[in-house]
Amino acid sequence: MAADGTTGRVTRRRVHTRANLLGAAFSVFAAKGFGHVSIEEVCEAAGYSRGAFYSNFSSLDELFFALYQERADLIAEQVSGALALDGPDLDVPAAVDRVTDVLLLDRDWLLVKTDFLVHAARDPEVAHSLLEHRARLRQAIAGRLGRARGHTALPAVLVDIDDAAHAVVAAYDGVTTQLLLDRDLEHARVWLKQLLTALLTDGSGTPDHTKH
Amino acid sequence: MAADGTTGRVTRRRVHTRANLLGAAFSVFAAKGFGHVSIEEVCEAAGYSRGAFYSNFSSLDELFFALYQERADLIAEQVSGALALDGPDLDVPAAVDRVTDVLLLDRDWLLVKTDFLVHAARDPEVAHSLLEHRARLRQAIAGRLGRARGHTALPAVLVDIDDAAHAVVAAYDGVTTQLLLDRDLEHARVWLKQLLTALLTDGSGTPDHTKH
DNA sequence: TGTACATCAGTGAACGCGCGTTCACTGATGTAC
DNA sequence: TGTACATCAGTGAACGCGCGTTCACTGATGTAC
Repeated sequence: MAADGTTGRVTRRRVHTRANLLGAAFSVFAAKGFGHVSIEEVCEAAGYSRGAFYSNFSSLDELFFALYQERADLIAEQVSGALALDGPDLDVPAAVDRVTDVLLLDRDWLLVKTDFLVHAARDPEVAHSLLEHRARLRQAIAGRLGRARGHTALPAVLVDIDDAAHAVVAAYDGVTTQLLLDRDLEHARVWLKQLLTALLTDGSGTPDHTKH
Repeated sequence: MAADGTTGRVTRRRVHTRANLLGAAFSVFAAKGFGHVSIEEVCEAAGYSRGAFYSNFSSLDELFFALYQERADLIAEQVSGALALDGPDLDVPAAVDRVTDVLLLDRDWLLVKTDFLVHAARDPEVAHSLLEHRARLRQAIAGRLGRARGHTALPAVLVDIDDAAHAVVAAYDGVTTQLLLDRDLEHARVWLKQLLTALLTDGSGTPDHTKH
């Protein structure tokens, strides 16, 4: 919205340029880390002059924030999609598999996401929006778990569904850290599935398909 | 070791300056993030001229690496200490409490550690040394768990002791992420204890002291 | 559809600052006797 | 212990580059008739 309350005209050219800048920035951030990237580099990667940057963003921070929001929304949708695939009842192992594949799809995203975490950790406003994104994810998970009661037995210390959803996110974060260091995507997938299974089942019911 | 094979003399003054620079750097890194800190700022915080910096380090990266090693060793010792306190047999809830308190002691350390992760994720050599530090931690944990067999029943999907140690570290990383965002240290402690309990017990034996 | 006009989006040169890096110098520290 | 000397550690000025930021300009885009 512009200052006069109208939706200030947005030309196609502008939309296109903005998308190009965001796309280029994603690659550059992933490759070098947000802290080591200059406006100049983003512009060069996108094929624009620096003036174009200032015509679309007022700072690198602002671009980074927009970039994160865009991609985080995408992921949130994909996770919701992966959770919605089952019928009325939840097949925990199958859902775990699908969600894991979505979450650990792209190392570049993990890099950028972690850069953003480090950034948010020092700015309460940014942290707030990141926390909201995480809350949305958790709600999607908790909602799905709720529809599966009776079919899955959560372990005694995680009977609360919100706690269980929290645990899923914590496991994701933990595995992300390991994956960023060892770059072993396949191992990370197996490992995340195993962790989620340990957290979401009571460790007695399900046949042990994760044994190796 | 100097080039001639001797342990080049290290004066007290030098040791002192180096320690001051590292200490000041820790504060500045924690406050602003590694990516937004200049050599100039570290020197100013430590009360030295830039020349002093170059006399002790060849780059900010090198200083950051030294800083991380120093602090990480400290933490590793503290964790080992916390694990060694029990008698010959392991009291899981008590050990979980002690380790949690050590790991979540200092937000500044979590910030710097996460900066270092982001840094290591883009440099295989740095990543390697970080992975080694994590492996040391895991071994300490696995060793302790090993001496408790029979007394604790691990859940079916985490019967392997190394897997269980991995899970402990992953839970720590996951809770760290959340804590960096919400700054709720007390909640993080409770939550990490709950997670570790869920991961290290079979969810049937222990009386539920984490209920709220 | 075509033309004339107004506004917009991106250009690229210019300015200047912050800071990385170097280096001749000097006071501090350690050694030899 | 004291003194003379050698080496070292940190100083601070100087240089220059990279890059953030601004701005007058121009070609592109959209609008009115």
